[in-house]
Amino acid sequence: MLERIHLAIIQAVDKHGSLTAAAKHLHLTQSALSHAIRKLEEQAGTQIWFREGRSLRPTQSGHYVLGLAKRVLPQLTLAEERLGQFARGERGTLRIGMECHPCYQWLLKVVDPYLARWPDVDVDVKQRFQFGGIGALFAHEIDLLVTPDPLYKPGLRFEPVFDYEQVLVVNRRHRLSDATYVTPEELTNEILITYPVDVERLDVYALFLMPAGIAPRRHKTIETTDIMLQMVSSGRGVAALPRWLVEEYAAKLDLVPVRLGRRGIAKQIFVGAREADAGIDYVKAFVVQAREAQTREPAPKKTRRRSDPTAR
Amino acid sequence: MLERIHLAIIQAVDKHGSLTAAAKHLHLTQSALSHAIRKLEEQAGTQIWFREGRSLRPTQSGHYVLGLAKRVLPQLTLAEERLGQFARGERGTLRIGMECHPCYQWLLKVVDPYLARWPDVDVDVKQRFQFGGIGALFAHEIDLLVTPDPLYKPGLRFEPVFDYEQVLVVNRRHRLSDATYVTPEELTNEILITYPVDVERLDVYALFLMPAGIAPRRHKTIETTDIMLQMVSSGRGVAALPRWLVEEYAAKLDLVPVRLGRRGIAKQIFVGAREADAGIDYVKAFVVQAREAQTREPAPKKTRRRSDPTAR
DNA sequence: ACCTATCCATGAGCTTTGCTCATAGGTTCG
DNA sequence: CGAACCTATGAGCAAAGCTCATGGATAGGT
Repeated sequence: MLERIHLAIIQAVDKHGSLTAAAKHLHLTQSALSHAIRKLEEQAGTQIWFREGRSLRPTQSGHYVLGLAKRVLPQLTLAEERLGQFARGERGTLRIGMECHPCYQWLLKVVDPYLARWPDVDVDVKQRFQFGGIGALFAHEIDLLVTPDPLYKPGLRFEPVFDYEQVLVVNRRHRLSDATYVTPEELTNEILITYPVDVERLDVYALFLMPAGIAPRRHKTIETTDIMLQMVSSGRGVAALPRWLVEEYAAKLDLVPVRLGRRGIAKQIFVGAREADAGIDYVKAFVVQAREAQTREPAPKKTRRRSDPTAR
Repeated sequence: MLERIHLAIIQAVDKHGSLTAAAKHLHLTQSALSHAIRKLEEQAGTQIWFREGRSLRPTQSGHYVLGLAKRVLPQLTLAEERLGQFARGERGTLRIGMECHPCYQWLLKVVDPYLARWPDVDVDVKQRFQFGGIGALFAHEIDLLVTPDPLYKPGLRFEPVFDYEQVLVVNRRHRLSDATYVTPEELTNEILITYPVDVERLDVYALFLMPAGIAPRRHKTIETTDIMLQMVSSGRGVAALPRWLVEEYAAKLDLVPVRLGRRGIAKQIFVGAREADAGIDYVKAFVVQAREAQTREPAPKKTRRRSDPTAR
C-alpha cells in the first residue's frame, strides 16, 4: 500500500518543487512518479496534491504523508548504513564473558583503548552464566570468553593473551614480607582471604595448598578486590592475587607480593571465541588488542609462550 | 532496498516464530518470504537470521531491523488509516495520552462536548507509554498529552488548561473533618490511600509529607477512584485528590475535603502537543475546549495564570 | 532407531508490477 | 502568441516478485 517509494516521491517533490525535478533526483522519469502517486491516490481514495496549473500543492493528506516521510525515511537510510557497517564488521556489540575475578581489572585496561579505536562497537561484559562460560559461547550468549581455563573444543578457539604470576599478598609488617618465597606449611597459621568461589577454582588451593595437603587457619571470602586488599593491608589476613595487580595497589596500600613456592605459580589468561566469528574484524581486533596490552603492562618475571593455540 | 515488506516479514517471523507461520499471516507463500529476505541479505551483505536446524535466530542485523520494524510499521499502518479517514471526510483520530490518574475524570468532562462539536473526529485515550508521555508525543504515539508536569522542549508546546486544589479527603465522622486545614504531623496516625504509582509522583508525598519528613501510619494503594473514595467514606483511611473531584462525589458519599497545609496545594493540568500539529484545527480546538471547560467547573479558590506557555 | 510432520532453501516458470517512451494538454512567461 | 515549462496518460516492454514443485534437514513421537 503505502510504500517507501511513495514517501520518497512526496518528500522529493516537496524538496525540489516539481515532479520533473524530483524524478531527476530519484533517477526515474517524471512519468513513473506520476503513475505511482496516482495509483496511491486511487487506493487511498484521497488526493495527495492539488493540481494547480503546472504546480502541485499538498492536500491535508499530502501534508500528513510528508510529515511521515520526513520521520521515517531517515530511519530507513540510517538502517541501511548500519546494515552495511554490520556487514563490514565495523559495528556490533561485543559481549564479553568473564570467569575469573581478577580478570576484570585486566579487562578494564583492554576495553578502554579498544572502545577508542572502534567507536561503533559497543562492549558488554557478563559475569554469570547458566551453563558456564563455554556454554555461553556456544549458546551465543557471549562472543568472547576471558578465562584462565581454556577448553579446546571443536568450534571454539582459545588464545593466551596474558601471562602473570599468582602471588601471596601480605602487608609490610607481616613476618613473611621479607621471604623470597613462601611454602604451603607457612600458611597453616594464616587467615586466607579469597573471592567467594569453589576452592577447586582457586589457584592457591588447587595448585599450592591442596597438593601439600594443607589448609590455612581460617578462610574468609570477600567479593571485591579493593576491600580484600584493604583487609590485607590492615593485617586481617593474606590473599593470593596476580602480581601485576598487587604492584598496582602497592602505591596506595601497604602491600608486599611474595612468591608462592620456590618456582612460583605461573598463570595465563585466555580469550576464547567461536571459530565461526573468526572473520569478524572487531572480534579479531579485540584479541589483538588484548595481546598487545600485555607488553605495556608490568612484565611478568619470565616470558613464557606467547601464543600457542595447540597448547595443553 | 530496505522495503516495507522486509520489515513486515521480519516482524511477522519474530511474532509467529517461523517463516511458514509468518507467510500464512501475510497471505504469501513461505517461498516468497524466503526469497525476499535472501535478496535483502545479499544486497545488505549481512545475514538477518542464523539458520539453525529448522529455526531462525536473529543476528545482530536482524535484531536491529526488527527494532526498526516495530517503530516504523505502526506508523505506516496508522498513516493508511488516516488517509482512509481523510478520504471518507472524517477529520481523523485524536489520540490523547494521560499521565495522571484523576486527570481521567476531568478528561471525560472535556471529551463529551468536544465529540459533540466535532462529530468527524474520534478520540482515543491511552494511559501506558513505553518511554513516558513526552516520548509518546515525539514518537507520534499520541497527539496530545494531559499531564500535571509539563516539559518545555523544542518541538512541543504545553499550555495550562485547568487549575485545581489538591485536598485531603476524610469522612464526616473523622476528627479532621472540621479543620480549616491539616498539617503533615496530623497524618502520622492515618492510613493514606493513593493510586499505585511512585511516591515521587504523588503530590501528597512530594509537596506535603516528604518536605516535612513525615510518613503516614500506613500506605495503601487502590487503582480506581470510586473504590478509593468508598474506602474513605467508610472510614478505612484518608486520600488526597482534587477538590472538584471530591465535591462531585460528596453528593453520593460521605466525604469532606480539607485543605493540605495552611496555604493549600495548588496544581495545574497542562495539555501538550507537537508544534508541528499547531495548525490542525481539531487539535487546537481540543485545547480551547479544555480551557473553557474550566470556567464551567466549580471554580478553584484563587484564579491563577490562565495561559502562559513560557511559565515554569 | 526409525518414521513422520514440519521446517527452510532453491530453481523454474508465470503473473504482475512498474518503468520508459511517446505524446497530448495546460500554464507561465517574455 | 509562441517557447519553455509543467503534468497526465496510454501502450509496450523488461524486470521484479510470486507460486509451485521439490529436496534436504531436523525435531519429536513411537
